[in-house]
Amino acid sequence: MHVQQEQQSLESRYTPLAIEPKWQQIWAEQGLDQTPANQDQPKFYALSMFPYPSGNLHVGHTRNYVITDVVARLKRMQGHRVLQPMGWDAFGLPAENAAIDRGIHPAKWTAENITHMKDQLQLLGLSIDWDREITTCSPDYYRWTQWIFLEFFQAGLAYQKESAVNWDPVDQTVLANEQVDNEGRSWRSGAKVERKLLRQWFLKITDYAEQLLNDLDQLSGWPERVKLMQANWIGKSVGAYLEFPLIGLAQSIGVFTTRPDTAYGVTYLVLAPEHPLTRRITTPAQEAAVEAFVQEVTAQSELERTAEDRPKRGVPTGGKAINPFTGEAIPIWIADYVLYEYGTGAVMGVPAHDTRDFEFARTNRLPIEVVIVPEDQRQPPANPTEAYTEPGVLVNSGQFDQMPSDQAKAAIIQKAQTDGIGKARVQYRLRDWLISRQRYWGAPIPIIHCPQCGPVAVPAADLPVQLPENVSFSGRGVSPLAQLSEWINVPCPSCGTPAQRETDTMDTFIDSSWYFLRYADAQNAQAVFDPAKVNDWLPVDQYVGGIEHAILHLLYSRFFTKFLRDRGLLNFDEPFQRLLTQGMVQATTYQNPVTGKYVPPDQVDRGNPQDPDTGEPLEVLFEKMSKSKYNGIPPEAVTSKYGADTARLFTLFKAPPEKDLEWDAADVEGQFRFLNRVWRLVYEFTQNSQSAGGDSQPTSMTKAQKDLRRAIHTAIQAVSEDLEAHQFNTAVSELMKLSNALSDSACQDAVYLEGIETLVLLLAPFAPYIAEELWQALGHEQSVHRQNFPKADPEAMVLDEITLVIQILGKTRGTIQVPASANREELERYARDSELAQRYIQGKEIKKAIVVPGKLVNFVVA
RNA sequence: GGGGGCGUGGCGGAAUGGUAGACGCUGCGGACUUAAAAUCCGUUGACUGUUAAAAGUCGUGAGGGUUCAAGUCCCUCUGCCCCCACCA
Repeated sequence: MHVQQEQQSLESRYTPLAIEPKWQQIWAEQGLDQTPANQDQPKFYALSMFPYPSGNLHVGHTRNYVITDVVARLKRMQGHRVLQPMGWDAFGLPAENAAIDRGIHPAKWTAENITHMKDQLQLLGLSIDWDREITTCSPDYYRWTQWIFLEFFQAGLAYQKESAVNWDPVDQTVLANEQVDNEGRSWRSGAKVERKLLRQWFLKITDYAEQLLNDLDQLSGWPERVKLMQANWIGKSVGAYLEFPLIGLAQSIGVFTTRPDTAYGVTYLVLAPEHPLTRRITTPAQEAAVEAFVQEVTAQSELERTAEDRPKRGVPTGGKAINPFTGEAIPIWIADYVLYEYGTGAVMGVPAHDTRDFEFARTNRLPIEVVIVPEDQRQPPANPTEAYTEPGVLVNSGQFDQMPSDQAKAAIIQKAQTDGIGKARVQYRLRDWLISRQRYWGAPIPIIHCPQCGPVAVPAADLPVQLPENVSFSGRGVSPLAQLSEWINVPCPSCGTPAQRETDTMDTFIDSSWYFLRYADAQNAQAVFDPAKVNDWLPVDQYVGGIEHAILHLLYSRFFTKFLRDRGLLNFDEPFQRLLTQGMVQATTYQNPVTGKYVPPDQVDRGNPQDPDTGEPLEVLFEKMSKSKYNGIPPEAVTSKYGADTARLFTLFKAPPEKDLEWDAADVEGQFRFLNRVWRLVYEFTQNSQSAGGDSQPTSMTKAQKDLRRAIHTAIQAVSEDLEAHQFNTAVSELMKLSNALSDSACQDAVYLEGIETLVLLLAPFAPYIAEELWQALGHEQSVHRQNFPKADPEAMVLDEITLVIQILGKTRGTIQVPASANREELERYARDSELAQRYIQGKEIKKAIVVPGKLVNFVVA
């Protein structure tokens, strides 16, 4: 008895730094965060986008994990078996840069970062099942990344093609886009980056374009804007493929157009400089000019070529084609604005009806032929001053004259088909996914190139193709792997001839395109996963991550899921049921507006921010946390002073989850104060409760008791609804309201106890440590996190009286109290008879009374 | 150029077409204290008003509209933010 009392007694002061480590340990011992193995509860899979182990977590990262954890804890209390795993997206460029700059092996650098960041995560009270931790750079994981690649290869969806890379001519190395600055120079050598063609691996995501687009409709739990971004990225255009026969060659040039209705207005064709026909159609007179132009364009980096406001430049090839609709000969040009990768790499020029074509025709003195006029204007303008791009009626279009342009699209496609010169076609902006990286720190592509057999898959039994460890990182030359002849040279698995390994590694987006599947069966050493386990846990019920992954990561993951489903490994089409894209966390930065330099906050006098070097006044900004801006706030900055619960509440309360959040120390304190108030409520109650006795629910309640009970159950309802809608900020404010109602209440009875216990239970998903401590102090032995989340009792929320708003001509004039049971007529009578209404009506005639039951009465008076 | 979003007190932000500013922060006043911190109480959109109240007027970027009633719906404008971008 004595022992138990001691165990239960509560310190008078809230000491997070004492209670948090205690519960962390107890929970670990009890295995509270382990994923249940039972199948009798409904499953819930809560997932945060896994971090890149860059070295340090800041509160921008932890916001993500806290949101997921609140959802996971809530779902557990609501009777679900919950899977909440965590892992590391551990391949990638920064590790390799660290190796180049500091001589640390990427594996070591990454492992150290993971150790540190995992410690940081542990502080936050996240209910993560660490038994399922995965690390993408571990051979246990990338073995299966390679296995999945081979599935694509066997399905014919992984193929090789020549493609351009950023080439540093000084270091003789391939650069990632991030390693090329805005001026198109290499980050290390400063050399002007060139384009170079290499044979590289692609995944045929375009085969899934239509499905990836259509299935967006299934994703009712995704933000609209993410779905729109994906749809725009896939970029479906409906139009026609038309062929223009070449003069002097038994061949034609195919183009894609969304405007087949303008076919009679085609006065020239333009090819991309890389187009294979370019050199064949060029006439001797133009050869020199064309060659020079092709050289110039191909030497330019992607960045330069697509730079904004570039004039559209081109040269004539001298070659000519026939417009098969008009029968006229039209010139063929090449120009830098035509993209070889999109459509057919060739476009038809319709200057009269396309703004860009108009501009190009003007500059290059090409003919402009009007073939569409507005409906109310049947005469084509003699000298058009701009392109007419709207729908209209066809003119100068032979048999199609007078036809509305919308109708003409189909009619002209029909004619093209009949004449054998074209057909309807759907074109996507989405291109196949270039997955080759000429880097070390990634999963090696498991292919062996055999002079006899071509590219051959590494046999599954030989996986993983391990990364060799003894490698030098100079940042020069082709990839480190390509320099290791003993690693490269192997016999062909198929015929035994001497052959060579592929030296490219895979894009890290591949690693993250399937990690959410592996968590369902993370330890499996025999297979990529057990389909039964994956089909049980997946799809992810709630995915939480940054908006920056709205396109690529989410699209690739959807693609992998659909592909693996087609391979018979999965029985679902979409990996993520609900998606929450949380906003960034911003913190104060100090920037010198003259030099653009950022100054670390500890070198700045906040009252008078000046550059410590130059004395110039600094600009104070809120910006996304980043190393280069010195404004990253590590979670320890909060946890070491106020504890994890305060840190969690702050990030949840300060802003709605989708919005950016501004770091503010005063607001952090506000949350700490709130937790202190909750602590005191419970503490004082446990001190007084001996005298209050163990009354059960009184048979008849006083008004004060009824009011308190209503506040309790209203809070349950509001918190539940807000959590369901992911409005964590208002959910926390409801907790505060309940806490305020309890401290305002004079009761110290059974109703009050119900209120205190409800508050602690409602608080548990948000602030797990303090909730556990207080729950135990209230005399409970089982963890608060194993309790049922409270359910609102509708009876308790019934009001005897309601506040009725009185409006006169729509203007609120005040309120009156009326019985809640009053019907429409009674409400109107109460309102009309009220002193308040009489004062404003003053004998005027009531023309109309609008009664909104439970809310208001509005009198329209003359 | 295309697509999307947003504009509410000193600040972060609340408001199924129905009392705008919940909740919190800050500021101000007070209590407690020798004092401070912590804590507690009051107050904190602007204006008018009175000894004090009561009360009133205005107010959600600007202008118009729909409605008994608009922060919310519609139109025009304006400012800011994000994504994509020479996509034929």
